[in-house]
Amino acid sequence: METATNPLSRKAQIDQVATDLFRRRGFAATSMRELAAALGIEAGSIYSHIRSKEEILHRICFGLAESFMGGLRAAQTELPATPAGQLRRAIENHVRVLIQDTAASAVFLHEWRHLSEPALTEFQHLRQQYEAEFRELIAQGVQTGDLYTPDPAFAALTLLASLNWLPTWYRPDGPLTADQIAQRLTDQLLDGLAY
Amino acid sequence: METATNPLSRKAQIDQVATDLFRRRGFAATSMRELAAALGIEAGSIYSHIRSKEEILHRICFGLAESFMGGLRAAQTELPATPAGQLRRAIENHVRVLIQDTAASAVFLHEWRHLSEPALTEFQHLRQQYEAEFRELIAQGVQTGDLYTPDPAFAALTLLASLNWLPTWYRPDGPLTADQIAQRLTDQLLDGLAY
DNA sequence: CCTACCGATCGGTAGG
DNA sequence: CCTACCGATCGGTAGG
Repeated sequence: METATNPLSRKAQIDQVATDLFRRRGFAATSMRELAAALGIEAGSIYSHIRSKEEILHRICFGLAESFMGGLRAAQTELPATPAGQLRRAIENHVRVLIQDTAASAVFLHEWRHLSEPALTEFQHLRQQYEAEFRELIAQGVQTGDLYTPDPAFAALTLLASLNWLPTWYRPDGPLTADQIAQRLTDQLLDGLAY
Repeated sequence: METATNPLSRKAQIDQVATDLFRRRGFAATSMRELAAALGIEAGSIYSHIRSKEEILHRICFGLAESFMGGLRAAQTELPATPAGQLRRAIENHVRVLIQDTAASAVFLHEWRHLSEPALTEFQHLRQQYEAEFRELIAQGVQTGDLYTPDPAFAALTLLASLNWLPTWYRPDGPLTADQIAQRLTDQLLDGLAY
């Protein structure tokens, strides 16, 4: 009998445990035998639920890519639509996705290179597209006079870099809520540190 | 006969080629046979110059740690010493180390977790110390009124995150010099994007 | 620096 | 989901 405390399918359970291992030890350094042990089963048994180790990585990476893209689209189609306002909302949504599952986010950010072709190229295109949209938001903000930067591409990279460090240090039991963190990051990035 | 175009010792050559492979494919996913092939020798031959795969990683990680620490010390002991000025100089030095060897920097930033104990703990302490000094510079700047942030620890993490993304996108043949990049990063982080 | 090799471990499969 | 196993590859060593 399934208990109410464990509503995950075995496949979803495998993904979740694997995500944690991939994050902590890296994809290449995580063996299917470790994964099996963490699940309390034998290595061979995993393969009745998944086809390969890379399939798990694929699901993690592309699942997150979809979440990030969804958040960005939502920000872009908002109505009180100054570019600066949309950028602020895009940052908030990005932070929200990161915080919702820091383990999956960390894998998304650092382990994607272990994908093999053609998934690897597809993934890289998705990321480039995402970055390009942030760049575009910033460039629009510069045009309307809401933002200032000599180099929107540079600004976009730096901005995303600051955000993407979050899975490294964020602890769910810390003092700040997701929205507070998003707020502070946005303030700091938009207003700077100088007085 | 050694030629003038190749002044590196074999050991240094191994480190350099390994750094590039570790950066591109990850430490765990790089085999000693790949490394040997890239060097044009057989796998067994590597071990007359080094003791283990991890020894290479150790040298890379702790070598960079020393460079970063050196740059920070230099910034801290500068004379026209407002905290904000020291911070600006610390950022410049950090960027300079990153740019001087982006491959080694990337390994330093992402592959250190494959170190085994006790090196792993030692390394983590060095990084925490480095971060703490940045935090302290920012906190001092807030006290003197040169800087503003509600949370110096938060600001320090964000700042270093922005800088540390650099090895991911920097290309030596790009249009910006190291000093220009340091300048822009500093300006953007201190002054923000908002107009 | 090479040849030849070690034991261990890898991702994955067959058959039940 | 387990047992038993496959071929391949791993980091590293001995002896020259």
